[in-house]
Amino acid sequence: MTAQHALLECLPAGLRAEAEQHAQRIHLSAGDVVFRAGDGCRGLPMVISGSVRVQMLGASGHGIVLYRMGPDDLCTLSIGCLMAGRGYRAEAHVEEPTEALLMPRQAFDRLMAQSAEFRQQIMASYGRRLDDLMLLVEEIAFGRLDQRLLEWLKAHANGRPALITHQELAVELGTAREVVSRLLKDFERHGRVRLARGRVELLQSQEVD
Amino acid sequence: MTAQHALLECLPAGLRAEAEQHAQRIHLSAGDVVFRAGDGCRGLPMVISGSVRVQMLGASGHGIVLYRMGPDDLCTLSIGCLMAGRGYRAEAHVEEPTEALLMPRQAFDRLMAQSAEFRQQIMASYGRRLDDLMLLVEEIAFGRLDQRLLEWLKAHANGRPALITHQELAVELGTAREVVSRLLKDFERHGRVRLARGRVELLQSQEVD
DNA sequence: GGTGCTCAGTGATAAAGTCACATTCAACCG
DNA sequence: CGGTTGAATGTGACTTTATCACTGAGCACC
Repeated sequence: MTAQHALLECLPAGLRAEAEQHAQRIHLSAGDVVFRAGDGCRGLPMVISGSVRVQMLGASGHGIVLYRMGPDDLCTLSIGCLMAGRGYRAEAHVEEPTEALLMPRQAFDRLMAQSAEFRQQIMASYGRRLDDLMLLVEEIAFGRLDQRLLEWLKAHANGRPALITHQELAVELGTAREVVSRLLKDFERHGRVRLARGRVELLQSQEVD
Repeated sequence: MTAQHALLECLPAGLRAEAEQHAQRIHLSAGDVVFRAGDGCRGLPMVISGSVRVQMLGASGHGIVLYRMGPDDLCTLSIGCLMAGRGYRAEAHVEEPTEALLMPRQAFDRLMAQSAEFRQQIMASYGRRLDDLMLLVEEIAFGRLDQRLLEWLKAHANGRPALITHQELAVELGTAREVVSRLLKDFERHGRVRLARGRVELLQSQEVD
């Protein structure tokens, strides 16, 4: 049996079969762009496995990462686009090979109509996304960049060096590449990280805090 | 007949009567605090008239305005809190005398179950809120403060001087009071505004752009 | 071994945030 | 009416971020 999305697991058998029948299974490779700003929305993407990064492009050409979607997440942004019939404001990049279901509008509407459990999950997902964005607003508005950078490195260092360029880190934090370069250089001078081209290694002593 | 919320207007008569019966009508005065960070959620507030400001408090004690609710809006944040059963992360301040309905969880669930139109509106409302926050993120991360300040003044000057302190403006923009004071002083020196205690008047020549 | 990338480092300068304190205004009291 | 008080505003000094304009380093591919 094929891996499935948690959101469908809690549906009664009949509805679930119907949902699976109408959903289109899609496979995405790292680097693929799922949608860009302005694109129309063709259904609700539900991530089964993998990782997709959602980011925005500012007028100045700079970008900022808004959030990520992982297994059993769904693309909350798409629901808004579906309902309002307007295009996306952000863009989604596949980071790891990803499997997803694309649920067409009509099937989504039917599920919303017929399953309280489904409705509950959709609303909860929306709530989490709002929370994510509110926390992001707080960080950007009031957080110090050196702290945010260190925290990013801690969160993404699973004992291994992060394979990422300064430019990409800048987009993660919504700042400029030069700023990241300078901060990292400072960290290095203080023995907090080890740097190489396309690689940032948080030193052991820094991982606990 | 009493003024009603647009969201209920589009319900079939039976459902609507039921909704109105279960909803609690509340009257709020300017200055009231509807909820604070950490408070539990007791239902979905639906604004009929007036204006409520939703803002967040950063660790540093600074705040930032996330968005406003006006007639026929609803408090999207509350839905997430209801569904996840956790407290608010933000706080809501009444700006103008406001009339609202408080729809209890159960009544909300019933409406969601029984009206496609209602579901559609709720999801659209969520979509708008996500959009608001995304635009805010972009502004904070990439916008220039002098531009944001001028735009705020333009947006809130209906030909009349804005009655607001520098401190309050700082919260609107998510910055520090001193920064606002300095920018405004600059604007004044360049003849773009006229300042008085608790009052900022955008001069005619500036209102078009 | 050169050539052409992308990636990283850095100086100079401007914008924004922080801290500490001075000044001004308006309301209220006696 | 003058004096007192508290909020609102002004400002200097300094730090942190952002921007601009380059320079230098590492790596792949001929």
